Amino acid sequence: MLQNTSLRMTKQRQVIMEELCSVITHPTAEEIYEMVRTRLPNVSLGTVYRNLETLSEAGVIQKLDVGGTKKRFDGNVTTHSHLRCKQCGRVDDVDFKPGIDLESAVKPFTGYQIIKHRLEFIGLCPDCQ
Amino acid sequence: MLQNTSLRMTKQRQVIMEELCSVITHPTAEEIYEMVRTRLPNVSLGTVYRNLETLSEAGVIQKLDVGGTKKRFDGNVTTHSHLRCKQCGRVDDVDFKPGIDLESAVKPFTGYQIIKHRLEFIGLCPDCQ
DNA sequence: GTCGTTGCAAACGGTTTGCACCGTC
DNA sequence: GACGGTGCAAACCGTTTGCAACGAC
Repeated sequence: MLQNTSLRMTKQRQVIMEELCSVITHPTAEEIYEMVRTRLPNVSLGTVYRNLETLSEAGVIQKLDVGGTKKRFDGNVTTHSHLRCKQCGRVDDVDFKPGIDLESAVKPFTGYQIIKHRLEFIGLCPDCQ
Repeated sequence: MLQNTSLRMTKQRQVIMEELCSVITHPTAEEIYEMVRTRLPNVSLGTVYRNLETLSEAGVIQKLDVGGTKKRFDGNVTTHSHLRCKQCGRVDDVDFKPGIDLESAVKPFTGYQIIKHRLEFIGLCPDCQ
């Protein structure tokens, strides 16, 4: 997985990837740290942050940058929309594609060179309703 | 504008609103602070933050919560999409409506009660290309 | 053996908050 | 004159970074 990079496969890095890919939620760095700590009690938060950054640069995971103060991470690297709960902050995937290609559609309206888009729905999750 | 609330119209609050509504950009709190400071040199950053929070709760302005580390604010309270430059962080409005009602379209795919959505295009602005 | 990675702790940057005074209503 | 708002500074919280030791290749 990291063969073509200069990245080394350390125990910490492996566990971080395994834990992130084992959930369908979109954990924050702190949550990933807690998950990893159950298997590697001495891991440091700095290491988790460094690896999440490195792995997302390598394209192995995705840094979400959805709304809210904390960054969230996703083992699923395909582009997809998200649902964010206004109340509890939970973020879910939504298996929904708008019928149109938004990026092509917006092009005529802007001088920007479009790289990607983010579509996020804000609301109340089933638990918070 | 604030008649129906318990909010008082102080000099600081008025200048913050005026400055924010005088630009079409989406300034950060710090940028608004600089703008206000040209007219009220002794204003404090805390006051700017407190007012931006208060005014957005009152629905007079909009807290954008787009990607990136800093919050941005908008005197335009209508829902509209944004363009964000990956390079310099600049945020522009885009006068574009997808042909469909995204919020209605996504409903069947989720148990969430949808309140609003955010559509953001990330790319390179004309200056950074 | 090299050099990328780690744990630790301190620093950072944006934002929030406690306090005593101030000024709008 | 009551009470919401202000300026100031310290605290806060998520994240980043410098450093010396460690360990994958």
